[in-house]
Amino acid sequence: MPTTPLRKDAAQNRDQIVAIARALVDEGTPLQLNDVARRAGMGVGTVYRHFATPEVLLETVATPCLEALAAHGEQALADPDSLRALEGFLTRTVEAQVSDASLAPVTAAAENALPHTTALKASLWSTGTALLDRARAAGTVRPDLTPADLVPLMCGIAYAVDVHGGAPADRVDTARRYLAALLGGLRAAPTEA
Amino acid sequence: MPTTPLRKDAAQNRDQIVAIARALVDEGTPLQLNDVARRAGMGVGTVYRHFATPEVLLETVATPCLEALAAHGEQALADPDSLRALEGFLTRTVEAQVSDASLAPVTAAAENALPHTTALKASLWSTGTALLDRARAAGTVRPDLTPADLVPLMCGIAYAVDVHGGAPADRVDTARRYLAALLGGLRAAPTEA
Amino acid sequence: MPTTPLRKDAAQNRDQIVAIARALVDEGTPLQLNDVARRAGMGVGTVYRHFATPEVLLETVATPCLEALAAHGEQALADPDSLRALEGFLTRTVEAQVSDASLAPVTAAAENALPHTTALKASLWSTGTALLDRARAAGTVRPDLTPADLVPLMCGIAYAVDVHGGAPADRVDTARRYLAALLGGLRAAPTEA
Amino acid sequence: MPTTPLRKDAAQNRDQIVAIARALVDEGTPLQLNDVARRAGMGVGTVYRHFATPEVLLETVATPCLEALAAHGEQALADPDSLRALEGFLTRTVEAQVSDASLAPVTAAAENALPHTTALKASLWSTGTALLDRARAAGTVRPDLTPADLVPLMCGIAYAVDVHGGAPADRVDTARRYLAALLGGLRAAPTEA
DNA sequence: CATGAATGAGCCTTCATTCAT
DNA sequence: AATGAATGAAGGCTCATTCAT
Repeated sequence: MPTTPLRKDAAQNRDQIVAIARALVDEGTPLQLNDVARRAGMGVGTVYRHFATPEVLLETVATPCLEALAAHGEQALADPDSLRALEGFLTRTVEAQVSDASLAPVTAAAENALPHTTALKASLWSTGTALLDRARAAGTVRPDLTPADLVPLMCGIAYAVDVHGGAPADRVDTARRYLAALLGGLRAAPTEA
Repeated sequence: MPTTPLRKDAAQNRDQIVAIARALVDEGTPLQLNDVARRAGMGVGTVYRHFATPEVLLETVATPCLEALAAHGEQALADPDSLRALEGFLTRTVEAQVSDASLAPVTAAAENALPHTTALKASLWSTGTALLDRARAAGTVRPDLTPADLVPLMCGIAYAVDVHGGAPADRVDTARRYLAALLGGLRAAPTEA
Repeated sequence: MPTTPLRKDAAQNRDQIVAIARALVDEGTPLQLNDVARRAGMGVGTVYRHFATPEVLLETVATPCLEALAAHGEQALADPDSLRALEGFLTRTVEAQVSDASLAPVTAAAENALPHTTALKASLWSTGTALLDRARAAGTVRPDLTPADLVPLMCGIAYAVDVHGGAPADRVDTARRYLAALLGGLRAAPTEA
Repeated sequence: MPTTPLRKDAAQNRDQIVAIARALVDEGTPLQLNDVARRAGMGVGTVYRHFATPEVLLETVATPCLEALAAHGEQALADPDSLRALEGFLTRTVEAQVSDASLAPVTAAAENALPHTTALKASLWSTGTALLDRARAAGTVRPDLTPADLVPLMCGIAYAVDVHGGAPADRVDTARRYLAALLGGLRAAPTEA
């Protein structure tokens, strides 16, 4: 740990800020540090001290979910069925994106505010790459997709779910349907017989 | 013609406003009426007179492209090959979306500022519905996709292309690749044997 | 008539403008020449040609009522009962003020836009002065009121009615009550016995 | 004290804003927050922080005077002479109105921006009602006036003084004269004999 | 004469960020 | 460390008036 551990009260403040930010993200309110401070009953300065920009705060909010995805990715690599592993990974990814509003902007952003976010995204990227390469080697996925396409396509599906609209409760279903379409193709299998 | 044709000078102003707005859209700058006025060397009031809100201006900018899409859709309905017709329509749609930044927000918006936009979107919707229904009836597309999914999926692909980034010149190629993936499925055709 | 009579169509326009302005005044909408023009289906320039400022238009709207008041004032001077004459005049005045929204601003204004308005107000002023002087000479009104107080007091009553609020239908009644209070005094006659 | 006391510097700013607003009111300039900020040499945001709307600022400016009136009203209720009490209260009220330009708009407004203003106006209202009721019970005021007429009549007198015009120094005298006319009646007391 | 497009000053308001306390 | 007041650029919009057509 290169940084001095926070004083207990500072840590409490930090946690509360993140909790408030999480709540704001969940209700779709844009993250404004002034707003966070007011709801947290703190001065703006305190919030700025902990989170220099809204992006830092947002990435902090997104971190646990990104970590969980990364961890799952690691496990997926152990699955001997390469296609199932890839699909499972992608499924988890889109489910997370449509369930947690903090993910989409963080995932889609070209630049990250936190090194940790960079590391997590790199981990996800390399996991995806490995899963895709394995599946391609097994001949189970089309060859014209590259690792650089995985993130965009997952973000695209999440965005499609947003455009589709509808009840929040249906978002995961819609996302699964869209991913299934992408995986299986819109075209019906010509002659399953 | 229910509306009086504009005076020549007014029409010139109007055209110039639209041209500037088009340029702003192309360079990714958000449309702000004050900004448009400044760049056009006009008073704000002039811009407001012609376009009461940024949405009206944006939809005006998008209109020609939407009209072209709608026109093409009409023709696609005449194609006897229902799958080819649908795919051609979708291809045109995503190509347009990634080539013209005015389309994505207009397409994704739930509310329209111009009745004409509403009509065009309705036309595109019904064309898409007809094409999809025909293809489904022919058994050439998977049955779990509904007309309400077409717009979201096309928007999703366009968004995926944005996330992918890269040179503007490659956007159409990427879009085609993503659409191909969606149409054919990420999974390799199983009957390669 | 020093001015050339208007061409017939111009006169029609003028009349229509005044009619619209009257309607706007009656519904409490502030007189905006642009607004008048739009409602009249004319160009703004036309309205400006006829009425250079909102004040000119407003005074034009108020003119008939002012003329009627002035005419009544002339007759009141013929009444041998000086107190009754004065009270009748004041009554008519406040009734007019609370019934016609164009009067209050014109009456209260220090400057007039139209010479005709100036003349009418002068006429009312001199009538009021004459009536007041007669009544004072008869000892029927308190001596500390001057002619310069009549207009302010009538405007004050009209304003009091505005502040009182309530249904438009009650405005005249309220005005009469307030004038009665002013005329008779808030204090009860000490010993009517 | 439910609210945290302001920091010293903030309190100074606040006071300066109020002082400037007071000066603007006194010179008849409409209160515009940007204008206040410019004159105060502060950022607009500072003014908005302290006074969210011009109404809030205006009511703040008017508050001391309203409080003084309310306090006086309390004392007037103790006067055993019901008529003298009422007249004293009304006299103070109109004197205040014509001396302080912030009062008229606040008094006449149907809605208040500050709860404190609401409370003060309610206090004045109930004091006025009590004084009027007492005087009516004593038979010393005409019975057709209701408590709801007091505010309008006082506002009307203040407005009459405005219409009368003249030197600011004469405003209080004019107001007293008008109130005297209202109290005593324009008509000369008949039984002077 | 009529038209109505153009003007642009002017007002309102928000918000990300800094810094004195 | 915490506070929260201050900042002021930035954007939005309206409307009275002018003047080219």
